[in-house]
Amino acid sequence: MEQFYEIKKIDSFKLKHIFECGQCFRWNKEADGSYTGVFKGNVLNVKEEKEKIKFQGICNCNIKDIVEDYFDLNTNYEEIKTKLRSVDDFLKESIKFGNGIRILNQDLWEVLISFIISANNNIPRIKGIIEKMSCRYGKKIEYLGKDYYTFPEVEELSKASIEDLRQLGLGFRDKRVYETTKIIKNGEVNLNKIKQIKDTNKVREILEDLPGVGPKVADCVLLFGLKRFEVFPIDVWVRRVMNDLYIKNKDETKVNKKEIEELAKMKYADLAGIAQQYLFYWKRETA
DNA sequence: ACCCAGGGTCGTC
DNA sequence: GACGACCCTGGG
Repeated sequence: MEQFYEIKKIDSFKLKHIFECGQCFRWNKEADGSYTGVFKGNVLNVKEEKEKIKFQGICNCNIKDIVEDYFDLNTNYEEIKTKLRSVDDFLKESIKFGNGIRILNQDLWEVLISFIISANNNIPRIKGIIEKMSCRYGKKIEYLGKDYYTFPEVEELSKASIEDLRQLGLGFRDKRVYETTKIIKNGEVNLNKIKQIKDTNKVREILEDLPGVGPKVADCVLLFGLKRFEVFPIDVWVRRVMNDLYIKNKDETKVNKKEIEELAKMKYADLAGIAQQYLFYWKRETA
């Protein structure tokens, strides 16, 4: 059954910023400027109006609870931005540019597989692969005459062979997704249990043991799947922006990762992950 | 047509 | 610890 919900418009909530800052892959823009996405078994359309943000869709429980949780409405982003703006003028500028960014409360399993797929890949292709994977192995949900597909559960995805995955366009990541799925399915790694582990470094170690999960993917899983805001994923864009702003090496590919890590920790502290999102979005959109 | 880069990871030296 | 290889696709 279709449900509706709306909230008053707030400064730290802009659809473009939230869905195009690189944290998620399953939201698409509609002709009217609204976005439709599938997450945690729900199909949702979100529209920004003059004074309101309107949510509507097919939800598996109360839409208000789902929206509050997924969009993290109980986290005070004004407070976070105030802290980060005081770091330096670069952060100030990037926050001005992406002031509506929020870190979503995504499904850990989906984040894990999505970011394994992201390795040495580009965003349009990543989105395409995840969409095909969902069509093939997820559950169908009909909404306003269109078919949507949930991201496959562990059980569903484990039905895919390496060859099946290759057919979907995963390329050399087929084996990585296959092996990691197997490890999660047989319980060797329990995603619900790692949520309970407080020590972020301990969790990172466990994640990095999974095929296809290196330092970058592990950090993205920590930030986007486990909301560890102190984690600072370093990809080509972040390396680029950190070099441009602070390090100023002639060859950005030669910049020492440790140097970036220490810089981020020193400047952004426990909000490094959120700072990373403002910087990533700023650099990518203005490149 | 051709080349290159893309939210890196892995195996090898 | 430093390379190079790696599927595939969109953009120059």
